[in-house]
Amino acid sequence: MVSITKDNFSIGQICESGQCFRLHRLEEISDGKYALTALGQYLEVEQRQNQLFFDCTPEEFERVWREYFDLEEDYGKIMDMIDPEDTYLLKAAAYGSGIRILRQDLWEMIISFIVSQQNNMKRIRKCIETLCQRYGEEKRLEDGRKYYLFPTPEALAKVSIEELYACNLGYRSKYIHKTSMSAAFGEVDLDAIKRMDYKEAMTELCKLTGVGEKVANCICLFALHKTEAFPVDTHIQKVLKEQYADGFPFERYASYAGTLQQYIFYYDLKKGDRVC
DNA sequence: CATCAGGCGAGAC
DNA sequence: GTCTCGCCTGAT
Repeated sequence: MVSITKDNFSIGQICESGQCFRLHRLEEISDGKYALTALGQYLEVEQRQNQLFFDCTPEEFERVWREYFDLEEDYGKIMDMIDPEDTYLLKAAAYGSGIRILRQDLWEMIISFIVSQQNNMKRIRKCIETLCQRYGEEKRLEDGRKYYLFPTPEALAKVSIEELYACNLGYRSKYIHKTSMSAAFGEVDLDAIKRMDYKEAMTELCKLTGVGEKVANCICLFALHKTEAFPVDTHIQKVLKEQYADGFPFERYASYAGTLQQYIFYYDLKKGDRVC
C-alpha cells in the first residue's frame, strides 16, 4: 500500500470526465474506492479527501502509477493561468478541479475513441468491457477474481466484422476491423507515433479508418499527453459558440488548452445532467 | 414513435 | 476544398 497526499486530484472526476473507460467504482457503499485495469496491470485506489491509497508496492507505484496519474504536474498552477476576466472558464475549472490528464495506452485509446463516436458513456463502457472479455488476455488476482487486459492489435485483427457487430459496436465494427489490421500488420507503426510531435501524430492517426480530427485529438491528449490537443465535440462546439463567439484564446493557453478543454467538457456534461 | 449520443467516410459539387 | 447524408444501437 502506498499513501500520498495530493491536491487537485479527484479519482471520481477523472472517472466521470470520460477519458478512461476502464476506471470503475468498486463498491457503491464505500464511496471513494475505485479499480482500474491499465497498462496490463490491475490497481485499486481509494481516496479520502486529498489522501490517496494505492494498493500496490512502492516500486510499482514509482514504475507505473506516478506517471499514469500525472502526479508530477501542478494543476493549481494551470488554473492560476486562467484569464481573471474569463468567468466561464474560472467556473468550469473550479468545478472540475480534480481532473487530471492521464497517460494511457495508445492502442487502447485508439479503439476506445473509435467506439466513442456518436455514442454515450454507458454504452461505450459496455462495448469496451465486451471487447476485453472476449478478446483480451484473462488474468487472475491472488484471491481468484478475474480481470481482462485490453485486446492487442493482433488479437482484434483476427476478429471478423460480423463478430464485432455481435459486440453491439454497430457501424464502428468495420472501422475497428480495418484499424486493427493496419496496426497488426505494420501499416501504421504505433511505437513511431509515440515519438512524433503533435502535428505529425495527428496526420498519422487520421490515416486510420474511423479516426478523424476529433478522435485523433482525443488520442493525442489522453495517450500521447499532447496537452495542446483540443478535441472539439458537440459539447465543446456549443460552448465555443455560446461563450467564445470571438474565438477561444488558444495562443494564451498554448500547451494547456487540452487540460482546459477537459474542465469545459466536464462542466458542460454535468450541467446537462442537472437539467434532465 | 422520433430523436440523439463525446463523428466519420464516401460521394457530390 | 466544403457540404450533405447515412450509419448501429440503446436510452429517453
